[in-house]
Amino acid sequence: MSTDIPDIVIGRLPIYLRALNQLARQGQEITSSRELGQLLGISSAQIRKDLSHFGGFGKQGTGYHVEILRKKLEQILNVDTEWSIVVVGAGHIGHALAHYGGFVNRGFRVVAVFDNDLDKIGKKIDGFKIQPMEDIDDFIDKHHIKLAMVAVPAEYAQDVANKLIEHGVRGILNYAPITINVPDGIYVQYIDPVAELQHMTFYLSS
Amino acid sequence: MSTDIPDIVIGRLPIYLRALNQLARQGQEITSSRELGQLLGISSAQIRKDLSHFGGFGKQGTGYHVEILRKKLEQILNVDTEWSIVVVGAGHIGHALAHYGGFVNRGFRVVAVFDNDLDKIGKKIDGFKIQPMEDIDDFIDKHHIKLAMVAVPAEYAQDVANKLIEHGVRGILNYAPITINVPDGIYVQYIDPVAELQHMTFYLSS
DNA sequence: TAGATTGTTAATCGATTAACAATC
DNA sequence: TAGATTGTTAATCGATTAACAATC
Repeated sequence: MSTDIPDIVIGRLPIYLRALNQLARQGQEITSSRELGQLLGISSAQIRKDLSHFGGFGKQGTGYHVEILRKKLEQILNVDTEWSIVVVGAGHIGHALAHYGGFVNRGFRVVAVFDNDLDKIGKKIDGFKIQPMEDIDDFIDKHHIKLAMVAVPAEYAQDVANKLIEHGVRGILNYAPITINVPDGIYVQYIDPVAELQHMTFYLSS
Repeated sequence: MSTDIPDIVIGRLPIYLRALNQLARQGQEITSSRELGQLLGISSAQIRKDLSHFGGFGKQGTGYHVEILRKKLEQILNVDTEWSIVVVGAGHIGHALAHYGGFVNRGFRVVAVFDNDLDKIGKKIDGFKIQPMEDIDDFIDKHHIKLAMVAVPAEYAQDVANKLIEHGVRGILNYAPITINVPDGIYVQYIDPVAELQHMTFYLSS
């Protein structure tokens, strides 16, 4: 299934979905591109343009039905079913990911945690028994895992990624502060709080 | 100090700095826009163009001296000195942030952790005693804190942000999966692993 | 010198915005 | 109907890339 929709548009869809979830939680049934835009600090024109890549989900004069648009975005982003994710690295970040309540109802579920530290293996995190790295290949194969979150020291991140990809993982959320190289067709996103902070401190004269 | 440098350029500087730190750690003394580009999956022209906004840091025919460019980027991003940060929310994410080793030598230091849960207040995280939320105003005032990481439930994030800003915080790294609204001159960045995962699942047919 | 790479200009490419006809 | 808001087109704006003179 090919796409000529700009990646920058795709990157905004989860933000729209997040806002719609919020409105739904508050019981709001109808919204508009203007309201969403104000909520998110984005122009209404951009929101309409972005959505128009996928069809017309609104009604002239009225706006968007929150629940309909929400469901539609979930389908577009392939999160109308739940993806199983493995966590690699059982340090503090790995622990936080294993416990994170924010995956529920947003399309993801952590199904296993791996580490190579003998002191950690076998211990439990929130119901998961930490498994040894040597078992990860079989696990990924057996459960057809496509997504992983990597929270290992920077020097191991590339090796871990290689191994994951070799066994069929297609998307990696990388918490190690290092850029990893992957073949075409494999997707990587980065979580680097320091990079985000540095982005802000540029604007702050110290 | 005003700027007409595009924000998208500023956002890439921390990535360049991260790559340079990596090269420095490996003992490499010289690099080039071509090498950095390959490392990061960015065109060499873009790297040269981005850097040229701030001056000429390279030598024709040779490239860039890693350590010089590294220092220069640290200055540009205002991380040649260390910023004190407070963590709000002592859940699993707050714990991970308090323990995170990745701040060292990258311009930041966690100096305090706050929570409003009576069961948590007074307990220790990695040497920090968790402090009650009611003390955060005085703390920020007294220590001139400019940066905060917010890891509280979504429904409290806006209120927490308001309070922080009122007391002089200028930059917020928000871990709550919700967009918060702030006045001009206040900077917010988001860490939302689910949004990043959803960005990737768009490209993965399930 | 010959080879390599920068910094910069101009050209291209792509994204955002403005505006409005369509229509609920 | 009158008012409001979508979806879309065209115009504007901005970012990326290509190319090359300068020069180490």
